[in-house]
Amino acid sequence: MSAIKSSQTIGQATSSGSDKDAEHSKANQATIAYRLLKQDIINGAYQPGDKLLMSHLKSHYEIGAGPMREALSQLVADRLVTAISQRGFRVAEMSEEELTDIYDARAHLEALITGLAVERGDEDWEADILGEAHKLSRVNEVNSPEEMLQVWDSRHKSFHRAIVSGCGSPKLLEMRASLLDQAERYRQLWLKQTVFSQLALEEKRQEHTELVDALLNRDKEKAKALMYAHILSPIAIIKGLLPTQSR
Amino acid sequence: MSAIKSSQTIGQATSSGSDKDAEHSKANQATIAYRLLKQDIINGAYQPGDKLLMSHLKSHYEIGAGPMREALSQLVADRLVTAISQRGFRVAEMSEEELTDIYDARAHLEALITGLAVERGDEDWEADILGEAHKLSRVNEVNSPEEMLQVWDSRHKSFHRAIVSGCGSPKLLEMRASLLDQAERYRQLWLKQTVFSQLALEEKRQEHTELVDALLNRDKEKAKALMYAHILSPIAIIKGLLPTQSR
DNA sequence: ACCTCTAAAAATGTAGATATTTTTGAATAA
DNA sequence: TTATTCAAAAATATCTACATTTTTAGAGGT
Repeated sequence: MSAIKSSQTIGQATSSGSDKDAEHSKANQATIAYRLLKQDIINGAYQPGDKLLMSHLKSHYEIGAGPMREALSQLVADRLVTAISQRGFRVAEMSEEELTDIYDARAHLEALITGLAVERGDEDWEADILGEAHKLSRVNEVNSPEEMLQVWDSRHKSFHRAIVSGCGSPKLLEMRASLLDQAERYRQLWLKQTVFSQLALEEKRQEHTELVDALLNRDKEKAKALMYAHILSPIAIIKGLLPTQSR
Repeated sequence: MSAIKSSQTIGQATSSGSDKDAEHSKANQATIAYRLLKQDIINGAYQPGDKLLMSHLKSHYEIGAGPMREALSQLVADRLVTAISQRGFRVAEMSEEELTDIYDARAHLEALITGLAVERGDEDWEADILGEAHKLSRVNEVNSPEEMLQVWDSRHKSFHRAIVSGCGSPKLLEMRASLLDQAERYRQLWLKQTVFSQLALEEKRQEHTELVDALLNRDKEKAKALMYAHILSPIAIIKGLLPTQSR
């Protein structure tokens, strides 16, 4: 079992903003554990393939076995955890095949959604994209490198969210969100390389400019092509960073 | 609460063929309950909006509250059940908006996948499609109308599965399967109308023939367009059959 | 009609019992 | 010596029964 220096332990959970819960997110134990564990897996507190011991999880998240199982089986549905009956749970492995598959699927799906957004987006959609693009281009006045990573990632995500939100299909956006979650561990590898390289950042800035241009000109095919390439571009970098699986 | 005449109760579960479980599906209680309840919801044993009482579920599926919760929260992830913290679970509502959204998303996704399959499918893929198309066209020697519905649906699904399986992307196929599950309650309404109408069946047969033709000719754009239309066509019929929501 | 209170119902959580798998180590065979 | 088998022990996962908390619904009062 690898080193674990995960997030905080909770008393009754800070009521964060809106989340995936249907109504007001008055979370129960299972939901709390689900969120924490998901974050811990994405942030690498547990490594791919690590066994998730019930006894450890129970004490670490200060929770009973019932709700903990509930959280774990949610993460199985999210493909971040694998389960074998009677033998417990492990963190899902990462592999080059999965990386390729996820990014291929994401690129096609995001291009599809982008195309729909170009067809269906209204003026608010245009305005939102411009606003987010502007905020993303102005990620400078920050203190620590840590904060830089945080802020750039957050605004980059918002930028993409603004684009796809015009597609008008909640279901397609759900699918997209699911793939994004599955990609998150791979993305983290790429982020650290990209955000701290002026060259890489400049390249991304260029791609974003072209993309915004195509979107506002309602050039559907060009926007789709640019988006497709934009999503796929990190693959090469990530392949080089992928932890060699030896377990 | 509506009438319930669900499936059988289980001793230790018949070890069915391969399922979504990673390894050999030696199911635990939660998994068993998940499968049964999912079937019961899809087959209409519980109506949209019905409250799913813990006490009832426990006795009906002969299971404890813990595993039952686990099954329920899986179904929440599948969007077949909704949950409100401290207030329990209900069968997800059906609506015209959701119908439209699901079918729109399915049509776009299935067209996307079909396009990829045309590009990536090999000879086995072609052969498989031909085989399944043939089996589907020969749904005649059956006894009861009930069996007719069963057999036609099953072969129709196999036909589509054969087509999309050529796309080479497990993740896209997962997304597709998820949407198909969500569409299932709506599809059931359509099925009963279609399978027992010679006219409707003939129409479908025609669409399938054209589709197979485009696929084997590797005419990507035509195949995508046909698939898109094929998926969307049931919408009009289903809208007329949708239960009026009065709860 | 509109509160307030209270008892019943229901959801959620905990702890301990049970069943399964994995490990350990001694005995046996190569 | 080294490998293999087997059985008991330990570790672990899973389930059930019970306890706690929260919501609901109705009675009574204003």
